Amino acid sequence: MLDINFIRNNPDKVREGAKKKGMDHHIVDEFLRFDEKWREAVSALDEARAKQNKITKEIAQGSPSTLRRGSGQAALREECLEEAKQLKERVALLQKEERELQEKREEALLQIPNLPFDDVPVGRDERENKELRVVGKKRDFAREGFEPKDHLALGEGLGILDFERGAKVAGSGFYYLKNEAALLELGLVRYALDILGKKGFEFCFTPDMAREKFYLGTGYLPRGPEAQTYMIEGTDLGLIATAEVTLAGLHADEVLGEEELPKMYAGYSHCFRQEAGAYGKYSKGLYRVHQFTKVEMFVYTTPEESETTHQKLLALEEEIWRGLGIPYRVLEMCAGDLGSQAARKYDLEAWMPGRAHSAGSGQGDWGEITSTSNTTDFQSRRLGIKYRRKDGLLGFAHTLNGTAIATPRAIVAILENYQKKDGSVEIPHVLRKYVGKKVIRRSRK
RNA sequence: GGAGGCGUGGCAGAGCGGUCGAAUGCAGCAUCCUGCUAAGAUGUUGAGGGAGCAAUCCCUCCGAGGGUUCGAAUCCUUCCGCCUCCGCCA
Repeated sequence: MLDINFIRNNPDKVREGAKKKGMDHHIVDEFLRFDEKWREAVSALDEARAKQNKITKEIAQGSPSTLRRGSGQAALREECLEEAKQLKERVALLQKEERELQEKREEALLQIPNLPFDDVPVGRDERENKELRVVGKKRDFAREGFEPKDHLALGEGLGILDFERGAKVAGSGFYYLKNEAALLELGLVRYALDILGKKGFEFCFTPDMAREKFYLGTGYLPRGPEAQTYMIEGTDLGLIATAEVTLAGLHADEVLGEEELPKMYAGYSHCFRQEAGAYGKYSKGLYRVHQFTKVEMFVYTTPEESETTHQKLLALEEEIWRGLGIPYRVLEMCAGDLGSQAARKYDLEAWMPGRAHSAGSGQGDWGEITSTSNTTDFQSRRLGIKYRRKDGLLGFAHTLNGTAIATPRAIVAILENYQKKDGSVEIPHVLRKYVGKKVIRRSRK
């Protein structure tokens, strides 16, 4: 959520920001309208309450000043009580009005997105994202004399992925990781954690569920037609779609000291996504699943540091993928593809030789593997994440998130990029010590 | 899951239904004292919102919501969390 005073003082900037993100900018005016009405209601309510407090005090002290003349003390007291009762009703009425307006104002406020930074590329959707660089070299399978397989064929051939039985037991979109695939998953996690540990991140296994208010605070809508989240019936708990929710919630309603910032967490969790409506050959196999493991980076820092921190998170994601030896490209999201929380966002896409090309013809395509966002104070305002500045004042911390490793897509990229003509798969050097072998071959059984 | 207890300011910890935004201690800040540091003296310090050019004034907040009352940190109730005991389990 944005700073209310900022919206009041800069409605044009807010409208423009929402427009850049391709969102309806009329909500800004709607907010301002309710805000105005709400303020009037608050004034009226405060006035009534002030009167109520005054008369209440007089009753307590037994010296009513509002009714000096007249009959005896007992009668005066009676009159005061009568007036107090009337005020009580009036306050209740005004309070109801105030609450209704407050609610509408809040509702509008929550729909206003975070503003993109000025230098974020303009654009409507993912087609206008800006490619910053391509790192690594794609393998030339034609020269090697064979057609690359996709990870499904490879994984099932090697007996390390089982989607059929995953579907039997839990439904389509679930899977079993077996043998080397299981070791790859664990190895990838350790690999990422080992890198992050050297950079001062604290490791954190988070809950895989969170209360609804933390989804809302982080900027996700857990219910409704477009919701990604699985909610637990009869509770306000949901399975998290990313540890961003639990890591942002970690310091909700807390005051951090400036000297303890930046606070950097490497959070391990399972992620659960409904992925409703996402089917087809572009999302088959491990690419789009209902449950997966992810190590998420999450940083609390100061407004002064957030942009340089964001660059560091991006650099870390690149370090992890460069180490895996897989070609990737770096994209900066255009304003229209930022989502409501981010002021800036970068994605890494890995080359996946077995992936059906989205343009139709040809083999291989880029597939999203990481995403890092600077959400500035958008989340911390809603979640109450403050920090005590060196000058003694309170400020809202900035929060940033980024994917360290999302294991299934990493496994997709590894299988497809490291495959050999005979269907075996080499294991990237950096992972060998975790997996305990150099090559995955079909077992003889 | 059953029984009981608790939830107050950055922390610790008082608080008869009205004079409580809240004693006290610690921490913080300012000044003084001291050759420096430590110790000490005095003062000061919660958050949010509204009105006003401003000085300032007003309102709300004692885990969250609801209720009783002219008036609730204090009484009732629901929820959340923590602690103790029992049960159940990995």
